[in-house]
Amino acid sequence: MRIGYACLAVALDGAQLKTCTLKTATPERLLSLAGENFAALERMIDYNIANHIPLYRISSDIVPFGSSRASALPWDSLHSGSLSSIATKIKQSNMRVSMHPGQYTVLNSPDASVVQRAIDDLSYHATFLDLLSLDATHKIILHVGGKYGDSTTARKRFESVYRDLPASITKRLILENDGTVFNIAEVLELCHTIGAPAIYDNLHNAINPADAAKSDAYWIALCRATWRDTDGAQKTHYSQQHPVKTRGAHSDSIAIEPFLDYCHSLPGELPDMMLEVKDKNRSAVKCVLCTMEKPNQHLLETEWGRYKYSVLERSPADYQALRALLKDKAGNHALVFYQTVERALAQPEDKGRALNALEHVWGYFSDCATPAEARKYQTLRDGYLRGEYPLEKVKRLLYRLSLNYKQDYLLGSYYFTV
DNA sequence: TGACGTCAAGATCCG
DNA sequence: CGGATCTTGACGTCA
Repeated sequence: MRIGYACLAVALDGAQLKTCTLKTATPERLLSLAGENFAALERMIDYNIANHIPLYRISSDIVPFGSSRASALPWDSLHSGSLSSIATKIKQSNMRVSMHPGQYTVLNSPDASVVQRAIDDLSYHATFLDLLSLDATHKIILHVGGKYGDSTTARKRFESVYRDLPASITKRLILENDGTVFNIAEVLELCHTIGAPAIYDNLHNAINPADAAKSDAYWIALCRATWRDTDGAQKTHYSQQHPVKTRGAHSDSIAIEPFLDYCHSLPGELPDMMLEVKDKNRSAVKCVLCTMEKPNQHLLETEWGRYKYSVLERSPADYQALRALLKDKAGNHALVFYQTVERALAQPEDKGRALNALEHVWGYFSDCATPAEARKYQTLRDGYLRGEYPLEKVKRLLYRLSLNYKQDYLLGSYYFTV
């Protein structure tokens, strides 16, 4: 099993993807944005390698307007060095990547111009993966599309468009059940007809079930039969429902125990799992460390560095417990570590504890900050304690200082992210 | 016509 | 002027 995350990495400086609006999309601007985004992509690939994350989805926005305005621009030749460096790193680390056009790429639309734009979009995605000279195990995930009041006709239209797609697209294309229209049984039927692999999404199936009596394991087993040797290991999407947002909305973070329960509910070899979650790489590292066969003390200690001020802010007792836990270098403490972290972060905000964490982090700047910065910090801090400002406001200042004074340790911390 | 989802750009407001 | 906060954009479907 490989575990991965989609598109963006949180708490990773220099990994921000950039774009522009159509109004300002000159060829020069698009070419330069593509180059900046390739550098950000390479940062994320490096991060994935260092953090043992073997699965990753490349954002469709990697080339802004890549399937329309930028399609004829030489972004590939202009940045070929960057692309080949990325390609080498993906292949040498045995990373599996994918791309996933969103809900607006619709192959089975009754509108021919919509279909043509969808084909152009898929061509762009296939071209990007081809430029990295990645084989057909690196997939493009797509939803089936709309039903337009007639499921059979809509499915037939998909089959007809699919038959005329070039092999450069079909060798990568896999179909996912969605949360409102095509459920997993319908996707499976279509996949068997056209000969494409089906990718199972557990949350989509929960809100748009084909048969509520059937388990995740049941559907994953049926999907497995659609994967050929050339497709590589079976892939799935995994996410958890956000506790208060609308049905189908992804949770902020993956809760470790339900995730492990899910893994244990699946018999045999586990499929690859793309996590769809707001905190991205942060949950991916957690799930990777908790499913590793050999414990990785070094990575766990790196994680402690990223979590420590957030834990201190909510629960000094858990902070001490985690320090003690990591002193024991033998055994696998990953699960207890994350259970404790999750419990600590679930504690309500407390001004005294939050102040303690703020002062710890301010300690990185107390020597180098200008008098004006020190005054600003004190004003915000005291304002927070009097209830005039939210905690976020004080932390934003500390984050800006981390950037200005290049405090890499703090920039990698989750203290400033949601 | 607006909701849906997503994230950064772009616009505007504030001290 | 910089920083914070709001609105817009880009896409297609469907009520």
